[in-house]
Amino acid sequence: MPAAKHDVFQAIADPTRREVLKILSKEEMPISRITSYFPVSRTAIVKHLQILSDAKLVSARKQGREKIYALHAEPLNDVKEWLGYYEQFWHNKLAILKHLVEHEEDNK
Amino acid sequence: MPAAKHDVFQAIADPTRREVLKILSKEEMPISRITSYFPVSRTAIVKHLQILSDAKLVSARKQGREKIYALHAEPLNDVKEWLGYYEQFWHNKLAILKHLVEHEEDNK
DNA sequence: TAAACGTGAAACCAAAAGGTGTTATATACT
DNA sequence: AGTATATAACACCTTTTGGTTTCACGTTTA
Repeated sequence: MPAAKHDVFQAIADPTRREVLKILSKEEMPISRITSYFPVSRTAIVKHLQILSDAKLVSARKQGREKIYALHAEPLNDVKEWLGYYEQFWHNKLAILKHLVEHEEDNK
Repeated sequence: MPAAKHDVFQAIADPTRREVLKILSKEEMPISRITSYFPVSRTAIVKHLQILSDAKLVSARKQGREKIYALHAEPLNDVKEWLGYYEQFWHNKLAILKHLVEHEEDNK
């Protein structure tokens, strides 16, 4: 898994990683505790955390022998901005639909 | 590539597919013309289109020997809703930062 | 009708993704 | 000191991803 190759879009593509983000949104916690929420091995979770870390969606600090991960949601703003451009398209569809409904009214 | 296995998060994870969406947002067009925008083969683009189609992000209609694809942006609303939950976190950070700045003022 | 065009479909391939288990190392506890 | 704990670092495996080439088939068009 090459470093610094994962952007935020790829990071959130995996359901397990989205679940990790959700869990970390409640409270920060060490790796072993994050792992306890999932049916997969700690090693697998560590890899997901590395990908999330590449995308800057989580940050880690070492406390004694534990490594505590926390949510870092800011990069999600990139996704929001990307979505912004497309909102016009589904909003327009709604507007067109509304117009059609109103047109139906006219035909009564 | 198994059908109906791709959700919208996975569909938008790939840069080429995001580019396809952008191109289709300008105008609908047949496969061969979409392909002309990319340095990869038509077959590769067809596969991307199938994934986008699985995620309901594009729709296709056949016109003569051409298959015309169009953007269908509505499913992106799922992503927007998912993001909604996380907005509070990066907004809170900004609020905290603002508070710190104001606290600095107090110490002058 | 024959040639050109646009697409569909299959077979194949290298690399990445997602997962496993084992071993090593640093920190904490008794 | 000795043991248990939390993580790190490997080596390895299977499936998916993103790409290719080749060939067949229906639709236009010269």
